[in-house]
Amino acid sequence: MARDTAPRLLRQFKPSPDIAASDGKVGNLILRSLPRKESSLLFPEMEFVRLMLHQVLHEPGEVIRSGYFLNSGLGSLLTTHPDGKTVEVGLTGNEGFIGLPVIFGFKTSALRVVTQGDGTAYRVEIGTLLRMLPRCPELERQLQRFSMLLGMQSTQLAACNRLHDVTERLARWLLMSHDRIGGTVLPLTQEFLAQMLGSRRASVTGAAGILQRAGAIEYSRGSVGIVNRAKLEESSCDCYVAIERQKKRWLVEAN
Amino acid sequence: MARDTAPRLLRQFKPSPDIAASDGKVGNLILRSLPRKESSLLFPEMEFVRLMLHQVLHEPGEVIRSGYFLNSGLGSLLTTHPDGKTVEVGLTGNEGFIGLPVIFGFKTSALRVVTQGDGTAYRVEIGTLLRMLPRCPELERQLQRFSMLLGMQSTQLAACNRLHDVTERLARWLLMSHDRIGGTVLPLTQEFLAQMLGSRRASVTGAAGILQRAGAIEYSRGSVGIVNRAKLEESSCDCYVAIERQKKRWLVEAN
DNA sequence: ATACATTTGTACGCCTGCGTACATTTATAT
DNA sequence: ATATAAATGTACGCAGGCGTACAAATGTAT
Repeated sequence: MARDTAPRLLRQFKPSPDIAASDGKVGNLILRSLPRKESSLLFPEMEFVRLMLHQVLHEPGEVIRSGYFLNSGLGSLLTTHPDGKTVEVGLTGNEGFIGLPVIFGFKTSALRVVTQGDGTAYRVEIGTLLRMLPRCPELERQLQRFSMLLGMQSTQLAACNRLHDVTERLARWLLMSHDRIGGTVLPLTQEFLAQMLGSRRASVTGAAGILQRAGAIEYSRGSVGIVNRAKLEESSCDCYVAIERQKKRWLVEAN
Repeated sequence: MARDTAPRLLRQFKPSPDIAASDGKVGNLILRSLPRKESSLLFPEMEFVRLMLHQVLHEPGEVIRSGYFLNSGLGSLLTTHPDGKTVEVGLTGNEGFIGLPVIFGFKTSALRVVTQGDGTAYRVEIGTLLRMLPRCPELERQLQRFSMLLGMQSTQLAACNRLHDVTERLARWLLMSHDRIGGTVLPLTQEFLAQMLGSRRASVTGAAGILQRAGAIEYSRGSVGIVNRAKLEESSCDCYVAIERQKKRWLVEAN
């Protein structure tokens, strides 16, 4: 099976605290939106951590010990299958939180969560978070709203997986990632993309070739450069804009 | 396009109240689990309604005016596309609630919600529900938990749509529906199923033929009989059990 | 009873993506 | 510098599903 070599990509690391790194800049949008009352309660309890490429934050079936507010980089939510196949069913960057099930009283993760691109996050132990929540109503509301947004996203991805071909989905994926990762060069192997898209690595090669010939991206061993976002949007299915549109609409409604 | 005739199936009806019908039996599991305190607040504000086949409860982009606690029958959550294609991205029966976005402060639906099979529900106006929620903490918790379960379901469907063929998905769909509809005969046309599965009607014909020859179902003009559930489970992909397993696990954890 | 609409069966050519395999290129370690 | 590992390009046959079309069967209305 083509996926036999794949799992090596997804190594398990322990995020390590970085004492000197918390240089005052909070990238996470949920944290930034909190009233001073709540953030002053919260921040002393959190740990600033550096996340590396392909770190596994949560594993399906395992107890969720920490939650993560991403400042930069992104996290992919994946379903896993016995034969090693994976499919990305959700994606979040600094707009969200990783560890949602605990907010609703559940203890284990249903999905694998993998980081993509180096980044930083505020990590919080679940016990601590649950103790804080009753005193942080705005945080709770934000987390709940985000869970709905993420749910909407995955319904759109469900449809996307059904209706659109590899090239369209690859373009959509690159757009979503580009939005969440600073810079125009994304560190990506085709094997990794295949795991995100739930396709063969060889199919990704083909799709990447099409996007490259269209002048949208530039591919070279382990990194993708976005050279023309407009063309990338042309090559993508509507799912990208559908998600963005709905997100905006709801965020307006909620105020 | 093959779907040109399809929308006729999804007629818009207004659910009509049925005064004499509320014969004391509450089928909805969320409502049944509520403490007397909350249900006595809630029930006077709700209306018992009869739902007919293929009623459209919510339409994407439209303001959600009423929420529904299903007692029987089921509701399908569908993404819609400009060309008329639809894909089911969620499914709920008497275990859930229809109208989740409003719980989190959003006003419009992102999805089309269609009933399948005759059934009944308790309908509540959104304004009323939102006024009740602060006084019904258990209801709020239940609704939030259900939204997470539904989210998990749609992530599984996202993967399912990517990895499994029509026959497996049809079998999965029938199992999920069978769980939620009383009786072994489901009123279904192949055209309707095609809209659920996001496939051609002709593909459904083929898949239904396979399941029929396997002795799992019996198909005849507009209705499917489940004649052998075990065989149906054999023909289905793991997604059915994956969803059920995770649901059970989480429900245990949450107590 | 007859006409009409709906539902189902079936067929055709086509294209995408799968599983698999192997060669080639590029980076990394010794 | 050389060996090893990782990443990419490419090829092959094959299966599933698509779009489309039309005929047959089965309800429903007049």
